[in-house]
Amino acid sequence: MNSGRRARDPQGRRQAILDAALELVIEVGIARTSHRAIAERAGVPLGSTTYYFPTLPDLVAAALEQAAERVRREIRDLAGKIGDGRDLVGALVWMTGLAVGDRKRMLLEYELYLAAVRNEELRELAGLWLREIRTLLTPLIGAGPAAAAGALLDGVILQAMVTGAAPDPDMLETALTALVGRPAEKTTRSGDVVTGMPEM
Amino acid sequence: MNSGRRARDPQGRRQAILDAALELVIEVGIARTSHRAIAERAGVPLGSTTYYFPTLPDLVAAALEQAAERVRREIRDLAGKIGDGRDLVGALVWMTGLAVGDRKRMLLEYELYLAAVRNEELRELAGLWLREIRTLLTPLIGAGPAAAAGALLDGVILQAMVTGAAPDPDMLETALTALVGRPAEKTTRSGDVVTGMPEM
DNA sequence: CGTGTTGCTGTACGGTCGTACATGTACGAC
DNA sequence: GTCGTACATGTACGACCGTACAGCAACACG
Repeated sequence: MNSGRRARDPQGRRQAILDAALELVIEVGIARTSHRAIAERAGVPLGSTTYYFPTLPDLVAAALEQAAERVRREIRDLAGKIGDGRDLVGALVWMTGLAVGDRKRMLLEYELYLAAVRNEELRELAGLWLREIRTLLTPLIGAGPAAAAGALLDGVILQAMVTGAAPDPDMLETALTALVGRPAEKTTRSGDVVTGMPEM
Repeated sequence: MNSGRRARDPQGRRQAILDAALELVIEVGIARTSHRAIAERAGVPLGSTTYYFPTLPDLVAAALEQAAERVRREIRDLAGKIGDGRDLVGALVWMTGLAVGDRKRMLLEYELYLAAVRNEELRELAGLWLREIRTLLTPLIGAGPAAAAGALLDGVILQAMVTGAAPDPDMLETALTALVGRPAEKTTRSGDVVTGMPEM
């Protein structure tokens, strides 16, 4: 008979703890994510959580970091869809639909944003996440329009999260067309609406 | 000699408690706002907080509600600045600068947004706040552009809050011009770029 | 077969929390 | 005056929290 003690599997347990922490952050928010809740969710004893992570903020930060890395890779993969530069607006509308549909991801994102305001360590992480789309768009349409389009999308997604209603795709398409459809007028050179993969 | 007991002033104490709660929500977030912290900040004994508000969420909600009402009135007052409809873009850029400068208000806003996601009661409140600008702009430029401009501004402000950097005013002006400077093309009738005060 | 190292776990400590409540005090009605 | 009611307050209870830590089990290595 198994004496109740699990087999050795440091990597697996560590990951189980991180997964449980991420789920809880999404479901109840960072504030209510406790050692005990994580341990129960992960199916490990309380002591395991403090064995693998020195402190609770460290644990949560590690979970957020891992999730952020995953999402950034996701976004970069999606970039393949808009790599040819044609129908950029359509691709962005489609991506926004995806983002709004993935409520978990949205919650995680804004949980991270708010935490970043008061946590020096998370600020850099949030900044990376925030700038991912802009970084992606800049080589395609120039810095100015990329910043504007990124801000618009963030705003649209924020509104969708709060109100629970999906954004109007026609409105979104019209707005994005207005933002990227013409060269920026003042601040940036951007004539080169090029094809090709975004760098990095 | 005063026996340590304060004079009777129900309205005053209630308001002091609400003010203290609001300050704490801004400074440390909803999650760390406790009865005891509020009482200390307001200069009242612990028991007073539960005397005036049945439960802590009720207390915080009341504070947020009051603040939201105040801010909405503020925004409506600012509307006087753009009432004539000329240089609408300039006025919006100016208002955004104000919003970004008022870090407390931004924090409060996003604290409310995130809480609204998990709190049915706050959702309506957050929706009102969120739609204030859109409601203001709709009679001036039509529903579609108003929604787009509102989303853009929310996104810009969100990014400013998270990164701590003010948005580029030139970028903002260019983007807003693109969004409001022409009639919407598909979804909305909006030819009437009229002058006049917004309704309500 | 020992034996040391690493993984693993249960329990305990000090602290903060929300809330209930008994007690006390001011003040208007009469 | 006295009396009822609304305001005011100090204290206590049970729950949950983060973290520390002593002890136990598995495995690598000799």
